Amino acid sequence: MVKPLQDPKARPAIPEIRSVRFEQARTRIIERAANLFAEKRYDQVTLDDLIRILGIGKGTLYRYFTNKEALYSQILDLGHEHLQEILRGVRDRKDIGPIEKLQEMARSMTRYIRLHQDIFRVMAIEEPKERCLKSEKIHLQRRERLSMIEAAVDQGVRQGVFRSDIDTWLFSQSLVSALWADSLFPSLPPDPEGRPVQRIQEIVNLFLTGALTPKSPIPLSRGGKA
Amino acid sequence: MVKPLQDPKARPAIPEIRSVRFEQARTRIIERAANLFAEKRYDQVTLDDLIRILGIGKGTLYRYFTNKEALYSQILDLGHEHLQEILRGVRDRKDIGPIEKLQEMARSMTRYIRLHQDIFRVMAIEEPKERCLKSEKIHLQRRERLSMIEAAVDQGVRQGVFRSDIDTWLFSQSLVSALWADSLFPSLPPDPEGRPVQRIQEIVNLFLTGALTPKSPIPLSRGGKA
Amino acid sequence: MVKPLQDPKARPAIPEIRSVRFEQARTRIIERAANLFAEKRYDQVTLDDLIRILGIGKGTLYRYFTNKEALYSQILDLGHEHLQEILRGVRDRKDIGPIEKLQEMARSMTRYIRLHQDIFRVMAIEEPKERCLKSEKIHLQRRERLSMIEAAVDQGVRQGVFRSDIDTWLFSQSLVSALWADSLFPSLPPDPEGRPVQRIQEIVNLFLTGALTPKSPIPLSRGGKA
Amino acid sequence: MVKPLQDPKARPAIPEIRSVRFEQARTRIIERAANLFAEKRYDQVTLDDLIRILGIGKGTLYRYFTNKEALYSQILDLGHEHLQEILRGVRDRKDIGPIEKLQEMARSMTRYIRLHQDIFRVMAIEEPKERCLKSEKIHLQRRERLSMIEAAVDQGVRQGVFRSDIDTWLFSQSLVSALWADSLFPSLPPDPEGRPVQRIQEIVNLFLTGALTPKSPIPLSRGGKA
DNA sequence: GATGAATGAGGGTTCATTCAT
DNA sequence: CATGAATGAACCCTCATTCAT
Repeated sequence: MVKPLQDPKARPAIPEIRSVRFEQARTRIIERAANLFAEKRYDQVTLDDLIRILGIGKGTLYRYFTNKEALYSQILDLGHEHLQEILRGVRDRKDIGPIEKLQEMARSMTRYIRLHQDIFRVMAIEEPKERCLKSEKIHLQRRERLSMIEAAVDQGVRQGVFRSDIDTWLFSQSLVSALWADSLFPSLPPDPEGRPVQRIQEIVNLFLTGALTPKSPIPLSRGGKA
Repeated sequence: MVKPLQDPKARPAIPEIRSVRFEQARTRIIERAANLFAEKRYDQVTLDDLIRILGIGKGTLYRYFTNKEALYSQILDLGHEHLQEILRGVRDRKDIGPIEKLQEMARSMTRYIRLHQDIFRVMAIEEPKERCLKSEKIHLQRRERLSMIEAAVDQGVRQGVFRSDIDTWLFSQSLVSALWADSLFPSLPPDPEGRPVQRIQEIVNLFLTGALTPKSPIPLSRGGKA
Repeated sequence: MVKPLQDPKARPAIPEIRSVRFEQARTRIIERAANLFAEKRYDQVTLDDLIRILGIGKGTLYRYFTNKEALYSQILDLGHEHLQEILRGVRDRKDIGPIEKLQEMARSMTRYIRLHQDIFRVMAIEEPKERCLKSEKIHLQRRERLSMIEAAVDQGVRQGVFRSDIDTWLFSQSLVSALWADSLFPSLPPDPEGRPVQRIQEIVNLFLTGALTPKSPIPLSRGGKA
Repeated sequence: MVKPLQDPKARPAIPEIRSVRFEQARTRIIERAANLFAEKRYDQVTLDDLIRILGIGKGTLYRYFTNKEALYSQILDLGHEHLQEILRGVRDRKDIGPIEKLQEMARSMTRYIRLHQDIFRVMAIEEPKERCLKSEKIHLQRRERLSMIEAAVDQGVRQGVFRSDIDTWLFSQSLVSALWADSLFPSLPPDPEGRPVQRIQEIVNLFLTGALTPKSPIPLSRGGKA
């Protein structure tokens, strides 16, 4: 990930440099390919489309990926790995409380998504697939990420900041879905100009404080845990 | 598209009846086809797969749909139309308030989704696609449905039941996303046995009352509308 | 092999008829394909070449053979099966002695080869391949056929018609190779006009009586078995 | 093609020496390449296979051969040239009679084949190909070699050692085919341990004296020349 | 001179679509 | 009206060939 600004002496250098170059080229391809896969169906993206926007030969693509399918699947892996890294970083911070963690997770996650919208979009396309073959893997990755959020919520519950009757998993999933939706469907009619950060803030607040006014009646049933 | 609620008098009944049978067969095909499209990619579902589970000949399929693409797209239309109908029904009810409307919308929507999981899944797959050709149509349908929810929220805001500083669109979208996620990813680790209705209730409550305990500090910023 | 002139009543007929038609079409394809594979290398024969001389669509070819490779390999199988059948028939005859058997084997084998030169040619191309994967099978088939000849020679040795010091396997192999060569390389300069049957006769005689004149000196060593 | 038996005086030695090295490397490549082409089909041998067993770079290969096809075709040429040289040497010997010549031809030919089995094998694969482009050349080369044998047989006939009613061409072709077969299919079941020279001897004897015992009846017809 | 990354023409294969039965 | 054999356009992928290093 971090390009190790290669020290020109010291190492035998060449294989290392090549490997870094290789990895960079690979990542570049994945990200550009995501552009296409985000807006067209897998079968509607031809290899010719890909190499056209990549500016490389067809054969070259096969030096980086065993086939079209593999390239596609790497998009998901790249997206997962980065999100995971981001979330794990926030989860493990000791300097902030659970509320701030959730807010920070929402912010940093959304920031990454904004930068790599297409990767995210491809993930959203693939996740609803039923469990078959590797879609199993996709579901696992999803859970892995969600458990990062859940960890923060759990902490909040233990500290008495969050109500103890909430289903932490359901909460985490709902929050992520809401953020997800906000990033995926940006051209919302009521909010044409961009106040993206405020919107994230607003979503998180919604989950923290709800939509009712103080005078409102408490909704009839409280689930079943109360 | 619109099933012509057959007028029992006037016309020579036979073609009409035939047309109803035709429509029924069509719908059956769409629903069964959704089974496949929900778990495999469009290109991974072959016509041979389809006719196998449908128990009809390849040529027959072409009597009902102009091509594979059309069949696929009808899944989305069918799903949208039914959801829309359900939501519109609740929206127009005069006998219940906004809170109950939201709860009812959530319940009836989810009930439909549970019965037709695959159609819903296909919709979830297609929605994130960027604007290209008919994906524009998909987005419009999405907005149409969301505006049903938003109408209820708006009503709540006008009646002072909901805080006036919430973004009604954002609220609606987030709520639907959360419900959506709960239905799409059913095998959640913390909830192996099925308490589906309670979970929906819980999600709605979350959106209404938030996750904070009374003693919790109010989160730092309140968006920007406050 | 034998087309069972289908009895029009009795059976449910249809699958049987279809199967026969299918088999006929298959065989036709194999034989025509052999035309090309006999004169061009495997890689020089394109599917387009094949369908052009076959007069069928590319997809149709794949209803009969799983791929190009399979089609090619079926040429060998067809050739082997027919030769085998022919040779087995002669071997099992009780009405003629070993000499006549050899002569008849040579004749009938060569007759078949003349009719299906190309299949035979393809076999000649594939047989010299070293043992790898299925070339193992080819070698086995070769041995199977040769053992048909050897059976006749063995019989001759047991009856005292052939010298007991000859290596029957070597004899069989040499005879077949000679016949093979005569059929494969027909346009020999010294024999432009066609006296094919006489030539076979002549080859067999050569193997039976040798080339020496009576007065000739017996060659130095007699192998090592004497 | 012809290794320029370098004239030691005259020219500036260096390019000449280089040329010899070049020729040696070339020959080494041809022989090793034959290893692969003998057991796999032309299209199944990739350039990557070749350079791997050759231990050279892909570009280097192209310094020695204009393309893959040329390399392949050189295998045949190399084999032919050497066989031809060997046979011509024996044919022109004045110190031995026709019987000894045949025996010597068989021996020396087989010895070469044993050392370069793969080249021989490739020749056997290519020879059956019908006349197309350069396969015409292959056939010519075959005839050239066979005519070496025929020369010895002719001599024998003229000297009264061989029967005058044999077809010398047929005889030569059959003999070579038999020897060829013995070398190509070495793992014969009845002869697991190696008595290669004796087997050659035996084949030649078979052609000289036939397989019949003295008491055996003369076969029915004698071809048509008798 | 040697190398192997990049290339893209070419070919095998699939599969949606048609249409004769 | 239903069927599924035949079709060929379209596409993925391989691999011989080139050429900058």
